[in-house]
Amino acid sequence: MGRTDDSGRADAPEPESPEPAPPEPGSPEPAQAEPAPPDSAQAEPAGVPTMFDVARRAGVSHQTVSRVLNDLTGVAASTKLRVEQAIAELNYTPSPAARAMAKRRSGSIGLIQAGRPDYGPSSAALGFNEAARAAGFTVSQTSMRTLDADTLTQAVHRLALQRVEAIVLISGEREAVEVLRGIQAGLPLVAVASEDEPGTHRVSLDQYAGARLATEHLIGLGHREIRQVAGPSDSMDAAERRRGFADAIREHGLVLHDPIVGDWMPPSGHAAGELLRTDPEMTAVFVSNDQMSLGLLAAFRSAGLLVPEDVSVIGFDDIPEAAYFAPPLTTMRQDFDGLGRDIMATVLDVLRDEPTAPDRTARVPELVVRESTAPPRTAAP
Amino acid sequence: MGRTDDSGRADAPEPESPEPAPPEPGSPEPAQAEPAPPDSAQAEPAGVPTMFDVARRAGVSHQTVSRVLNDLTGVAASTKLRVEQAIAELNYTPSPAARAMAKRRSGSIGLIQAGRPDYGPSSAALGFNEAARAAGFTVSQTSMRTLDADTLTQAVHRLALQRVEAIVLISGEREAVEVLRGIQAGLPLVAVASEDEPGTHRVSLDQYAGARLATEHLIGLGHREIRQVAGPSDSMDAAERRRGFADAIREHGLVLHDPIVGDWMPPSGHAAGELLRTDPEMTAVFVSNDQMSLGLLAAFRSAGLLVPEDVSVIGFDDIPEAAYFAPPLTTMRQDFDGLGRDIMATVLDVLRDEPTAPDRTARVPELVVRESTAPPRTAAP
DNA sequence: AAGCAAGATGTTAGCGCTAACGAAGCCGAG
DNA sequence: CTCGGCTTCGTTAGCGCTAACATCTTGCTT
Repeated sequence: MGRTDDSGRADAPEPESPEPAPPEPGSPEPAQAEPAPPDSAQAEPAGVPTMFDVARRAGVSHQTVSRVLNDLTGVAASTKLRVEQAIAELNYTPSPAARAMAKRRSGSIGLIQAGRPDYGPSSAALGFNEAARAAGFTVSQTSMRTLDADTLTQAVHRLALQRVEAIVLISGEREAVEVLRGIQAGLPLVAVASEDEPGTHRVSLDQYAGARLATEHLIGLGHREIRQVAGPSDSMDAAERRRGFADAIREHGLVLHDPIVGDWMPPSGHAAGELLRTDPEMTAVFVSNDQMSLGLLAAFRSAGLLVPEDVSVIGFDDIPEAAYFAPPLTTMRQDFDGLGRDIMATVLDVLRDEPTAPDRTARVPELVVRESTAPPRTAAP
Repeated sequence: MGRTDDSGRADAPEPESPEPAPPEPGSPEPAQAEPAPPDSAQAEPAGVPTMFDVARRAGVSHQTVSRVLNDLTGVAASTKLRVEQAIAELNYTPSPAARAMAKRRSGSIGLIQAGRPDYGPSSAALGFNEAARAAGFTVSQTSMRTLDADTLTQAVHRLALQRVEAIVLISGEREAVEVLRGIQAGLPLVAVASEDEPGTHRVSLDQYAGARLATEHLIGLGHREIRQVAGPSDSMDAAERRRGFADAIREHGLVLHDPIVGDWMPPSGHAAGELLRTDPEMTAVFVSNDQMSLGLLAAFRSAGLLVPEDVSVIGFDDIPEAAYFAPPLTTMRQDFDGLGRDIMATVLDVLRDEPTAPDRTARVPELVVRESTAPPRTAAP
């Protein structure tokens, strides 16, 4: 399959080539309707330059160009320089498709983001994206609003037939992770999951510890009747936070009530607030995320309950808005960005077939005290 | 960790084949050292099945398989059936790299998302992502926190050498769009931009109309001394909202004050509130987005200013939290999802070399009246 | 019955790159 | 000097697919 080239080819290292300035690509002239065809001799080819074009210009073989490109040894310094210059002049960039084909590696990893575009997941995705780029990977993203099994399965398949080298799932739903695990796409799967999910590589922030910390803050303030607004039952993060809360409560010998279950969104927090405001004993509430806290705060406000005078409220996440709630919300700050980086680090480990560093799943949220928590009335009459 | 899976592999229909399940790709079997080489005849090849494997199994040429795959005419129904069955049995999927190479089209489009992961951009990205998928495109995403020229330029180049067919920029910064335009990547550029940017295909929501509507709502309520908290000066959306506000004010013969400029985030809204609360005339504020409104509300609250009794506040965007602010925020709802779809539609137009449908840049935000706006005291004493 | 247009398939080239090997040129050792 | 052993480079095959064409069947027309 002799590509037509040659023409002037071969040993023509002519440094004094008649055309000093290359046609300057960069703009593959999409409009340009084949205007310069009959130049038989050594004119630069029309389309995007290939490795052969570079080779000809540098007076070497395409293989040498490849060597320079892949930074392999065995290329004389002077030759390397010539090649690099030719590359620069032609503004050449290797075709990823061809490279993927020859190498049998796409160099891209698939990201599935399921659910609402919330602050946490979005930030984690951003961090992951930057980390992936730094590692030389391309990320092919598939977002979806819903996270039903069907859509998810399709997403994985789509990504799989794109030959991504691994799939990352950002979505705390237990079901999503399970669906993924069931699919067996035949390629590494890394999911954000705070519970242990056999068969899947997982990464997460330490939700359990965060919840304990939050609860202990409340207890330390003197609260004894603490209620809980939890996240949806199929969220692993919600479960972990619930567990952390429960353990802290029990360890301090307090009474553990059933949590009110919300869906992470403000309306459900509001509903929870409506329920809770009639509770005469309660002096503090641990809300599983900031958005629900906002709703809860609104409900308390309209019921005439003062925060933190009548009741303390602590959230989770520390979204950018939290500091401006009424009152400014005490909450647990999470390092989503770090999570994103951890995800990529795990992907790299898996791809290299190394065991995942265990300490990577341990970023503990940090308590940010603002004005929504205070000692209970009874403790400071 | 070569996922040992397969075992039960499911689907694999052919029960009589010597080796029922293909070795299951994805794991390029690094360990498997060529165990089955001498099978000259018709044994299934080791790696991922190719078009030739399908062809052999169906007893046709690979070209016929290609025809079936690409849904071309000229294939007998019976043959087509056989091929499809072989495809299913082998669990074959075409290699995108090979296809991209032969077709000289990557089938993917690049998405650059610059800036914080805010609700609006994230939602638009989600909508775009879904639309792209529906159109059969893959989206390669590059997110970044900052949007300086350097990072942006790099992002474009990275995408360009990935051979994406078009680049989409979601980020309202004027400078970002200009940088992009300056780069001349040689491929179509579609940006979210509410101002007219020569040389770039643009899509946007009708910020101007939205701002007018918001302002007119205030005026209609009887307000005469309306102040404005604008977005950053290099945001095109901010400029358009500012223009809409100004025009509405002028047309009603009211006095136009210089806006206070914020940066979209709650703290800047808070700072604006601090400034504004000393203004004795003011009875209403048009804040350019909901997050700044939150900060402003907090400042007014701590200053003892009642909203809406003392001063009305209207925001912009209608983020999910807005309904639970104190008080619930009147604001302009934007169809970010629709914007995302519009972006993809425009990309498609550009790729097909058709002029962009002009009415696509015209989604007008919708007024959502809640409790932060009311007639001024003087109008209803 | 011969002729011929479709219709249905197969063959042959690439697409642009990497992998594996092979061929020079240059060195000091024997 | 002559021969192995480097280093440096070139050649030859694919990777898995699509695009043109070439080829072989059919079914009808005349």
